[in-house]
Amino acid sequence: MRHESRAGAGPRPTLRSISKMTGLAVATVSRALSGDPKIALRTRERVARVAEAIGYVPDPAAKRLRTGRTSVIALVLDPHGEIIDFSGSMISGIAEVVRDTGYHLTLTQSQIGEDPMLPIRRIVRNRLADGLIFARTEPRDPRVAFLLEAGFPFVTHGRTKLGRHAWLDHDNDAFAEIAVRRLAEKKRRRISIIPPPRRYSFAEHMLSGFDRAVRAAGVAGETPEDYDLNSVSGEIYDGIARRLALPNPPDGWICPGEIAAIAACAAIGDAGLALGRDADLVAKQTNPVFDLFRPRIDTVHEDIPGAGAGMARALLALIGGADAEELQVLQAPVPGF
Amino acid sequence: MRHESRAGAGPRPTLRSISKMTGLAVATVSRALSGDPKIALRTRERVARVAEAIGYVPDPAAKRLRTGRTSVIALVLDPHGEIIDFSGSMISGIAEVVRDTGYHLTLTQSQIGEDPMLPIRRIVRNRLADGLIFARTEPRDPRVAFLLEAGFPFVTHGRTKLGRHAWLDHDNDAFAEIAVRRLAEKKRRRISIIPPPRRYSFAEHMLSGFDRAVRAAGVAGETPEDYDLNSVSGEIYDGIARRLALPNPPDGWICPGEIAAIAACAAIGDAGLALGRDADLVAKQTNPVFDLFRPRIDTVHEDIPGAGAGMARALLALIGGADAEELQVLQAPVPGF
DNA sequence: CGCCTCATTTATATCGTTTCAAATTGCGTA
DNA sequence: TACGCAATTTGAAACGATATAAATGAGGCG
Repeated sequence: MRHESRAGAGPRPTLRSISKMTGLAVATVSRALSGDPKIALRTRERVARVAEAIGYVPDPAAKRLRTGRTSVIALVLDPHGEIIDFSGSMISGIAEVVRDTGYHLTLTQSQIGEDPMLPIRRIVRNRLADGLIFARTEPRDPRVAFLLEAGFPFVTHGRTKLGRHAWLDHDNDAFAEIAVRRLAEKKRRRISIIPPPRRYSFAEHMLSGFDRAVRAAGVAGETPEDYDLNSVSGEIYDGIARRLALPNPPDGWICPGEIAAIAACAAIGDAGLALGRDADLVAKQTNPVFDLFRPRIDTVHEDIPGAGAGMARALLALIGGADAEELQVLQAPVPGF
Repeated sequence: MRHESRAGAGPRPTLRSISKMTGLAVATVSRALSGDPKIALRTRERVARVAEAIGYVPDPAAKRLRTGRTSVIALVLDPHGEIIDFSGSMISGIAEVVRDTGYHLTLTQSQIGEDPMLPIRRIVRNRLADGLIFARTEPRDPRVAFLLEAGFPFVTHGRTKLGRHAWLDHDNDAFAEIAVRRLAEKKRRRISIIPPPRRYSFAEHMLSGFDRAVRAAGVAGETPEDYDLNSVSGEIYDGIARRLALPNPPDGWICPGEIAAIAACAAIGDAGLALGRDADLVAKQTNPVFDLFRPRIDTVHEDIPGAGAGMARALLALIGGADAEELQVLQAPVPGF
C-alpha cells in the first residue's frame, strides 16, 4: 500500500480561514490569538472560540520562517558504545520537560572518529535549533568555546574551565570521597579507582576527590590506566584482572558506574577472590534495577532523568533570557543505603 | 552573561545573495542548486561554486513552508520505566541512519497514564514530521489503525494484526523455541517463562512459541502472571520468589531480557538455590556488557541498534514512495555462544 | 529575410505567519 | 460642528524557498 500525500478532513485551517469566518483581518486574528491586549477582549474571545472549533493549529514552519525562532532544542549525543549507558534515561528526563512547553526535541549523534564540532556547527549555521545540550565536556572544550563565541544558548552536562556558561554536573569529588570513606570504614587499606578517560572534566573531579579522600583517610590509593568510554567492558575487565594478578592487589575498588561494577565483580570472582572477604566495591548507580544485582553492592545513586530535566529547564530559561551564571547546578550524590 | 540574539559573520546567505553575486535570477539559482537539467551545466557549476564559497545553506523553515515537507522523522517513545531499556541503543541505530540523509530526528515521549494516541495525533495534525516510528505495538493497535486511515507513513517495532503496514519485529517465536530447546538439552523438565505484558504483540508471539516448543520437547511448561513493563524489577523478583516457594518449582527459566535475568538470578540465589545445580536460565541479551555477568548466563542475542537502523531505513524508503508490504522485516535471533 | 523551435532563463505567485505603520471608529470637548 | 485623542482594527510588507507559466535568445530552415 502506498501512502497518499495526506488524507484527513479537508484543507488545514489557517489564520485566513478564521479571518474569513469572523470577518476580521488576518492580522487581527493573529494578534488576538497571541493575546495582544490591544485587541478588544470580546474580539479575542470570539477568535479563540472559532479557532478552537475548527481545530486551528499554527503552522510551525511559517512561524519559524517569520520569527527566526525554531521552537526546537537539540540534544547532541556522543557516539554510542557498548555501554549500559544512561542516554536513555537522560533523554527521557529531557523529553518530559520539553513536552509541555511547545518546544520540540531533536537528536543528533556524532560519529566515532568524526570531528565533534561538526554537528554543533551544523546546528548553529543552519538554524536548526534555538539552543542545545551536550555531555562529556572536557576542561577546555572547543564546543563550549565555539558556542560562547557564537552567542548560541547551550547547557552542558559537566563543567568546564571556560567559565560563564550554563551547566549541570554531578559532584564527583563528593562521590569519590564518600566511596573512599565507606571502603575505609570496612577496613580496606589499599583502594583503587577505575578511572574514566582523563580527558573528561568529570574524570578530573573524580580523581582529585579520590586523591584528597585517600590522603585524608590515610590509606593507600592507586589509579590504574583509564579506559575508553566507547569500548568498555572487556577493557575494564582486563585491566582489573591484570592488577589482581600482581602482588598486593587492592582490597577496595571504586566503580564509576554499573558497567565498571559488573566488570569488577566478574574479574574478582574469576580470580578466585570473594567480595566481602577479599575485597569490597563501591559503585555509582544510575539505574534502580541494579538493586537486584548479587552480591549486593554498596552504591551511591545519581539521578539521571533528574539531570536531564534540569538541563532542559536551564536551557529553556536561558533561551528565555536568563543569565547563564545563575544556571550552574552541582547535583549532590545520593548516598543510598 | 546573556546570549545575544545571534552572532557570527554577518547576515546569513540566502538564494538572494547568490542571485545578486551571479547576476542570475533567484529562481535560476534555486533550480541550479537542485540540479535541474533544464539549467545549463555551466550555470549549475558556477552557482554551486559560489554557494559553496559563501557557505550557503538553504533555510529549512522556508523550504518546509513552501513544500509542505518537514524533513523530520519522529520517534515516539513510550513512558520511561525503571528499566535497563534499549531505547538508548535503538535511538542510536536510528540516529546513525538519519544522519546523512538530510532528515532530522525528533523525539516525543508519551506520558504514563496519558492516551498514547495523543502525541501521534499531534504530529499528524500539526505536520510535525514526514513519518514516524513507534514501538510496543498491540495486535490491534489503535495507533496503527489511525495512521493507516490518515495515510501517514510509519514503521512500527512489532507486528500487528492490522496487516498492510511497514514493521520490523524480532522473531520471538523462534527465541522461545531456542530457549526451551536449550533448557531441555540440559535435562530441565519444568520450564517457566517470565512473560511480558500479554497485551503486546511480541508477548503473544513469545508465548505461542513457548507453548509449541514445550509440547514438542515433551516437558512441563508454565507461564506465570505477566508483569508491567513500567515498574519492573521488583515485580519480577517477587513473582519468581513466590513461585520458588511453592512445591515443585520450575528448574528452567526463560528471561525475555536482561532485567528479568538479573531478577531471576537474585530470586533463585536468595531462595538458597544454585544456578546450574537446581535451575538454569536462558535470557535474551541486547547488551554486550551482559557477557560479564556472573554466573554466566546462556543467552540469545538481539540486535537493537540494527533494529533501529532497519526501521529508519524502512521509513525513509516509505516516505520515498516504497510499498509498505515490501518493508516488513522479521529479524532472526542470534543464538549466541 | 522572417518565422519557428529548442534551450535557457526569468517574473511572479505562493506557502502561513508576524509586525510596522497607517487607517478607522467612537466619543468627549472646545 | 469640528477637532483631538484613545482604542481598535487593518493593509501590506516581509521571512526564504519552490513551481508554474511566460519570456528571452540563438540558431536552423524555408
